Amino acid sequence: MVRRASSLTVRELVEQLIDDIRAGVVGDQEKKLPTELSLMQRYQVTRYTLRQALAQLSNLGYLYQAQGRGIFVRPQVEEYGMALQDWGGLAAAFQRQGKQLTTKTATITPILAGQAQFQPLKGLLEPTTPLWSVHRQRYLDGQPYLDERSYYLRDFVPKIPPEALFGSLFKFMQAQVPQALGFQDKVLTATIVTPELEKFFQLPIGSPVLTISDDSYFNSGQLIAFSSLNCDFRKTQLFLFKKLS
Amino acid sequence: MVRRASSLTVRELVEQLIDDIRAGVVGDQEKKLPTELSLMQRYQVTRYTLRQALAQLSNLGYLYQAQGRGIFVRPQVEEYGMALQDWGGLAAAFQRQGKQLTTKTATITPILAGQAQFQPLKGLLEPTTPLWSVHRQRYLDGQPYLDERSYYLRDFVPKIPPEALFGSLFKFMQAQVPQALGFQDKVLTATIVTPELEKFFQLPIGSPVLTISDDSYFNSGQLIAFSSLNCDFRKTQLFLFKKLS
DNA sequence: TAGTGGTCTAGACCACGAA
DNA sequence: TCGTGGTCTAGACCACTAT
Repeated sequence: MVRRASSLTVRELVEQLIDDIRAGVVGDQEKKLPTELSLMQRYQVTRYTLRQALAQLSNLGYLYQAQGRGIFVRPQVEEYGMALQDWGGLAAAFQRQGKQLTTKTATITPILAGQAQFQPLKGLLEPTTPLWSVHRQRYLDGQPYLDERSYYLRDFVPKIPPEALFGSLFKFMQAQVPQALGFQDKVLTATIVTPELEKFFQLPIGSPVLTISDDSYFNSGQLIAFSSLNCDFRKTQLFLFKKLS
Repeated sequence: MVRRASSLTVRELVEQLIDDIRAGVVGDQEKKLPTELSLMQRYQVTRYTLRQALAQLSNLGYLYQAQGRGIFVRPQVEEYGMALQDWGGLAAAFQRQGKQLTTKTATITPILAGQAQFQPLKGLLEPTTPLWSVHRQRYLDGQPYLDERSYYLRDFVPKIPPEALFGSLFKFMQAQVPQALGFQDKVLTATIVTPELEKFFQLPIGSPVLTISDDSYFNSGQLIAFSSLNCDFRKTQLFLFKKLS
């Protein structure tokens, strides 16, 4: 018989580890963490569970494990940065850095896919597919930072309350949507400001804009939303951590 | 006693699966793969090994697993695209798409860190650290595509043969370097063309450039190289797949 | 040689989706 | 309800690092 010996799941352990690392509860000054064995005992989990959690943290760039040497915490690069692999909404990510992302302008309109300004990255929608068209302009510490256009499939997201527009739409989706969120495809490109964005960002004509397009899917593989985020290039750095296998 | 029941390691299984999926050997027309149980039997591996491999493929965006439904192959977006999580070598990635990345100009010079045009993303080097300064201009199907400046720490990469400059420096490193490669930090930004790049890309003044900066580390945590890749924004899309759970 | 992380085996229960 | 993937247990051997 298999007993659940620990009270911690992988997900909980990840949260706990992040907190403990931040608080300096585990790890010494040289940013070295205890060995796997110690951590297993400390958190009362099996090696499998521990290593699942460490792998997640490692993929987020929080730490790395070196065979024969130990586990090391990695310094974070911050300053106007977004970690592409980090999860949750943008606002939460910036809040961890002591910055505030606020939405000052937000509109929502029901439209049909044929009227949308762009299509999903993969595949085309029937022109009659009902969508919510959401446009938000967001400010970082009071400065224009992000212009976001997203389209949600009304068939799967019947209602978006206006309050949600000024908070984290991601969290709203996570909580209110009938199925579990699955994954996103993202495409990053550099583009040239449109007259509209030129005004918003107060950029000269022809300036760059960093664009993040993404399609969001349910776990079932059903497309649920697609969006385009245009960022002020002077303020945007996108971080990524990659294992070299 | 634990026996190695299978001849396949996770890494081999990943390669095998990619090949078999491409060749259509596994999976039906609807792009559905057999169940985990079938795959375990087919490749003679345990569930653990199989799932490690599937997780890797899933993180690369090749497939996704839906609880209760099965395993599905995902269509790849291509066309001037680079998968940020994929490339062990750009040239190989493009080759899979039938495109050819060639290096036409390459120079290598020994310098000291104080003379470098930029520093690593994380931390500063002593100005007297000996480096190799490498500059390459690369063409995609004959068109200017990429301007690359990289710096390698001479203490750890004593020699870079000129031939290597025209092939995959990544593969050279992987093969010739004394320690195992570990991970990379990447930062993506949009910038404005410098006069030099303006000429290379034949872009108007003030045009955007998509810049990928990265630091490469040994598994030991030792920095080994840092570089900056400037891409023609008209031809560059960077793909990323992100799980949402 | 001891200690660390990396990999693998074998089996169990859990949760979701489709029939 | 049954089959699927998701999670967890418990233990073994392998490979790299430091001593």
